[in-house]
Parts: sequence; structure tokens; C-alpha cells
Amino acid sequence: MATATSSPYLASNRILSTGSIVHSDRGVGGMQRGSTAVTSVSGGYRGDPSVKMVQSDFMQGAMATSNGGHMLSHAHQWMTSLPHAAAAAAAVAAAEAGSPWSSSPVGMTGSPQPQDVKRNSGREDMHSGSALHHRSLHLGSHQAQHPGAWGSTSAAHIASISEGQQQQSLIYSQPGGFTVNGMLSSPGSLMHPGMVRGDSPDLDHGSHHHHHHQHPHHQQHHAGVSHDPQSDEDTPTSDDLENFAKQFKQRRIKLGFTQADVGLALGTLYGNVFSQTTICRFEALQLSFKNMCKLKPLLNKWLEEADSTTGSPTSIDKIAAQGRKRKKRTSIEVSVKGALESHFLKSPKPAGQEITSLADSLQLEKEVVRVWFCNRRQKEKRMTPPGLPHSPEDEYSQVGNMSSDTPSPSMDYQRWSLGKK
DNA sequence: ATGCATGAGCT
DNA sequence: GCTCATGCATA
Repeated sequence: MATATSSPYLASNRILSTGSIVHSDRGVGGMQRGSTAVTSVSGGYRGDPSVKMVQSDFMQGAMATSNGGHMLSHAHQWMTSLPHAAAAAAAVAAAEAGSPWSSSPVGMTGSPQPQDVKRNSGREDMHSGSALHHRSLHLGSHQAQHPGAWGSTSAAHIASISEGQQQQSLIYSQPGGFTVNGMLSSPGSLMHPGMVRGDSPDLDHGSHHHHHHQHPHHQQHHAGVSHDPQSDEDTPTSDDLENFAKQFKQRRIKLGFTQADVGLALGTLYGNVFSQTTICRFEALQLSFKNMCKLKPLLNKWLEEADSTTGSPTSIDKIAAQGRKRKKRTSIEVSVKGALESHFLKSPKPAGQEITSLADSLQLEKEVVRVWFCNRRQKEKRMTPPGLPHSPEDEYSQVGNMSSDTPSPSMDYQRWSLGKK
């Protein structure tokens, strides 16, 4: 399908009725040998099967009304993602016909979610378990390096989550390495006492970030029993996190919850919803150290709740973040990615001008390139172990050859979580 | 499981 | 315009 070779963008299709067209020729790089990037637009939204189809239909209607049927006229094509109700969609349309994506959605409708006890027994166990990549070093050294990364700024500091937050519960009785499963006298069910997040779909995004300068100094416990003195307010070591993540995943699966379930549960329990992505990254230790520290308490709490509440429905009420317009995800061709990688190795932080020219030569939007670099840097940060004694050069040590254009996957990432088994 | 994207808060 | 935390959409 994506025969859109003429122009870098231009979607061959737009909102497609759910499920009907799923095209996706898995060979993104296998066919469009001419385009640098494809921008496949699709309308399907998986994650809420219950209303999926309906909204799709509404979508089309809404769009036709607002944009006269084409929203691709812009240089970019944004995709409005699933207005939930016709009313909402209409409202949005009326309010901002053809305007940029920055609008904020109107109040959302009550979620029609039929609280169901999700206990999808294993289902993602398979693919999730294949996360044991490379293994190797894991030293306890320390070294501050990236100025905003791994261990420089604030450590475990539970960001002040939204308003009515009152976590900090000091009932952590479960250290990362051992479980006291069962008999935890957790508050039972309780759940959202009075937290009503009636506004922003994405809620609390705006309250986490104060930097308290205190390094997450990795406390090395001297040899002997690795107890895991995880008191309330103390920075866990990388090992702690690693163990916890491992444990967590195990328990989670055992209990029959999916990563998405957990994310939602956290939302109903603490008012902080997280996506499957985040939970996944947590389990895979692909978050920044600081971020890991922040999430651990929450997940720990959930764990306790989860296995103490045997059978009790950790209710879920989804609040679909909708009405948001998002740029379509640009798909960068492999070869182009290679080029970007090369440049990255030379200059990880290209200046605006440089980005512009690069973007131009690669036929990509400047913004896309800029973002690519941002993401690349970010990725690098989490790939770099917090306490690796090696010199900065060791990062990409590609000992030996390396022709200027070696298509090699370049660099084998090593994360700090390699002590895997 | 991950790639590209959005946004808040800094600088 | 960057960093960082996060997530939609995808592979």
C-alpha cells in the first residue's frame, strides 16, 4: 500500500474503520526504497475494544464535518485521536475546525467502563520474558557524568503527585528481595476516597520535577547478607531496583495482571495512571534511575494491595485520554536512521543549523530530526549504567574495524541491568 | 517491546 | 531548544 513515494509524506489512507484495514506491510523498509520516511496514518486505537468501533465511526463523521474531509492539507497531517463521544467530537470540531492540534479537549464523558475484574491469565508472559539481552559487567563503582542523567540530580523524591495525594504510606514491609506475601494488613480495598480527576485526561504532569540536589549515591552494603533495608526514604541501589523489578514482574504475572492493568490500577489507587509502556519500561529497567526510584514505591504498594486482595477486584475505571491530537508517527527508513546514527556519533548535540541542513539532506522535517536526537540522547542515558567505571570512550568501543559506513548495528548497548540471569 | 511524539520546567 | 517523564501507535 503505502505507495506514497512521490512526497515524503502523504498518507495513503487516513482514518480507517477499525479493524477493516490493517494493511501494515511489515516491510516498511522493504518496499519504499525511494522515500526516506513514511507516515502511515492509521486510526485504530487498541486498548479499549469496548468502544473502539463506535468512536471510529464518529471520527469520520466529525472529521468530515470539520475539515471538509481532508486534514492532510497541512504540511503535516495530524491525527485526531478518538474523540470519545459524538458530542465531544462535534464540539471540538466546531471549536477548532482545522486548527492546530493544541487544543485541549472538552470535558470527557463518564467512562462507560464496565468494571471487570481483569484477570487475563498470562498472555504477555511469553514475549515479555525474552528480555534477557546481553549480560555482563555490573560494577558498583560510581561516577557522575551526564549532567542531568543518571546520578546527578535528585534521587528518590516522590514527586508531589497531583493534589489530593497522600502516598508516602510507610507501610512498606516488603523489601525488594523478599516477599511477605499474603498476610499484609493492607487497608483492604478503599480505593479512590475522594479523588475525582475530572479535568485533564493526562492529569498530573505538572508537579513532578523539582530538583533536589542530592545524589543517589549508591550505598554499597558491605558484604554479607543483602538484606535490602528499604526504608521509606532512602535511595535504593541499582541492585535493589533490579531485584524489585524482577520480583515485581514475577508477581504481576503470577497474579495474572498485564502491564496495562497495573498502570490503570495505579491510577485508581493513587490517582496516577500509567501506561503499559511505563510499566514495561520499569520492568525492563529502561527508565532513568531517578524515575525508577520514583515509581518503585508506587508499584510496591500496588503489589501489596494486589496479592493481599486475593480475588478482590482491583477495580479499574479507565479514563481514556482522548480528544488529543497527535502528529502521526513518522517512520524513518533504516538507511536514514543509519545516517542519523552516524551523525549522532559525531555530534550528539547538533546545533539548530546543523539539524536543519541534516534534515534537509535527509528530506526530513527539521522537527523530526531534532526530536530524533533528543530521543537518541535520552535513550543513551538509560543505556548507560549509573556506575560504570569505564571511560567515556568505552561507550561505543567498536574495537577494530568500522568502515565509515559500516552497516553494523553499531554498538551493543549495555545497560546497568545486565546482571540478569 | 519500542519508536517517535508531547509537554513541563529549566536555562 | 534542552532534558525528562511519559505515552500513543506500532512492529
